[in-house]
Amino acid sequence: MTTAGREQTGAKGERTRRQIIEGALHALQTGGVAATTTRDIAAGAGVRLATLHYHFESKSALLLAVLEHLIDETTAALRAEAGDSADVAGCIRESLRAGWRFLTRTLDLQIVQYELTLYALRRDDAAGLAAYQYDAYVKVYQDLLQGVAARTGELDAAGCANVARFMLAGIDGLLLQELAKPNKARSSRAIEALIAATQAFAAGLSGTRRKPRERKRVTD
Amino acid sequence: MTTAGREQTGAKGERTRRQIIEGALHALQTGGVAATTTRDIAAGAGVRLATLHYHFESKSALLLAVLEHLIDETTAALRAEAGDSADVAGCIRESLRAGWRFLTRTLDLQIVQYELTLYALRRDDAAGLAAYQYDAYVKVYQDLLQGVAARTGELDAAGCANVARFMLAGIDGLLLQELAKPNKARSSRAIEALIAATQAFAAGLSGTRRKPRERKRVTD
DNA sequence: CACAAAATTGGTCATTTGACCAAATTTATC
DNA sequence: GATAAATTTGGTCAAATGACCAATTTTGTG
Repeated sequence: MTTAGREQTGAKGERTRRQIIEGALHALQTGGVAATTTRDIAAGAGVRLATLHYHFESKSALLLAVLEHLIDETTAALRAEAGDSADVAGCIRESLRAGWRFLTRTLDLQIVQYELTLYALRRDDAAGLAAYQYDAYVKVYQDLLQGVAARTGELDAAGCANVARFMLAGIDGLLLQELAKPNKARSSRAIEALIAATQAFAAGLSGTRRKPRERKRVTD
Repeated sequence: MTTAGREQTGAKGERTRRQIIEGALHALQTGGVAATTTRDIAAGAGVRLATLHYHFESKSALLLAVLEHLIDETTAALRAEAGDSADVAGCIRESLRAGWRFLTRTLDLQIVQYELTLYALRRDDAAGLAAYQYDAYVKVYQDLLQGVAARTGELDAAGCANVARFMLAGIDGLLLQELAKPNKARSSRAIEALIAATQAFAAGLSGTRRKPRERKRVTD
C-alpha cells in the first residue's frame, strides 16, 4: 500500500520509474487529478499500461509518489531561488519575493499539488504525507531565517519557526486567491504587504525583550 | 451545461432539489469529491438515481450547485458569527476570531469546499465560480470593515478591500496548515499573530496621511 | 373530479477504468 | 555467451459509473 510495487530494482527500473512520474506530472497538469487515468499517464510517459502497474502497486501509490516528487522538487526550487540576506527583514523580503516568483511561474504545477494534497488527506494511509509536505515547506523558510538569525541574534529557533509558518500561510492564501481570480498586479502588491506584515511580526518577536512596548503598539 | 436540468419547477421540485444538494454534501464529506458517485449522492438524499438526473443535467452541474450552496451557506455563517466592533482594529480581531471559530468547527466541510473549488477551476465553464467564491468571501470581510470604517473614518473603501483580502489570505493559509497537520493550540496562536499583523497593516494604511513615517517603520 | 404538467422510478446501456497475467524480451552477472 | 532475474508487453476482465428512457405516480389547477 506504500510506494513500492516492483521486485528488486535495477538501473533500468529506476529510470523508467522516474519517467512514469514525469509523464504522470505532465498528464496531471493537463487534465487534473480527477480526470487523469492510468492510461493517460502511461501514454504521457511513453510506456505501456502494464509497465505502470509493474512499477507501482496501484494508481493511488503512483499519485502519492508524484506528490512526494513534487514536494522535493518544490523545496529544492525554493531554496535555490532564495539568495542571501543581511538581516531577518531582508531575508523575509527576499524569501517571499523569490517564493512568489517561483509559484507564479509554475501555477499549473501548484494546482496539481493542491489536488494531490487533498487526495492524500482523504487516504488514511497517506494523511502523513500532507503533514510531511507542510513540515518541509515550513523548514525551508525556517532554515533560511535561522541562517540569518544565528548571525544577527534577532530571532531564536522557535521564533523562526513561527515566522516561517506565518510566511507560508500568507503566501499559500495569496496563491489560492491568484488561482481563483488571477490578477498579477494586485497579487504583487499583496505580497509586498505580506512582507511588511511579516517583518513587523518578526520585529515584534525579537524586540520583545528590549522594547516590549513595540509589541502592543497597534494591537488591541 | 449550467445548473439547470429540470423543466418548470413546482414546489415539490425545489424541495427535492435542495434535498439532493444536502445529500450530496453529506456524501461528499464522507468520501471526498473524487470517490463520490451519483449513486452515493442519491442514496444520501433518499432519492432514486434517475431522480437526480431529472433535477440536474449532469453530475458536474450538481457538484457545482453544491459549491454554490456551500458558498452561500458559508458567507451567511461568517456574517452571522461576527459581532459589532467599535473600531477597525476591533473589527479585525472579532472577524478573524469568529471566522476561525466557524472554520474549525466545520473542517470536513472546508475540505469539500477546497475540493470543489479546484474542481471548478478545472472546468472551463465553471472557472467563474471560483472567482465568485473568492469575491464573496472578500466582500464579507470588506463589508464588516466598511461598516466600522464609515463611522471612524479609519479606512476608505479600497483600503477595506485590501485589508479584507489580506485577512482572507491569512486565514485561508492557516486553515490549510490546520488541515494538513492539525494543531489547535498552535493555530490559535497563529490566528492571534495574524490579527496583530492585520491590525498593523490596516493602521499603516489609515495612518499614512497623518503619520507617513509609521508606514515605513519596519519595512525596508 | 378531471386532466395536464411535473416528478419519480425501475431497468438498461455503452464506456471507462484499474488491475492483472502469461508470454516475450531485455538486462546484468558469472 | 549462457542463464537467471528483471522488465516489458498485448490482451483480457470484472466492476463501476454516468446517462437515459419509457412507464408510472404524484401534484396542482380549472
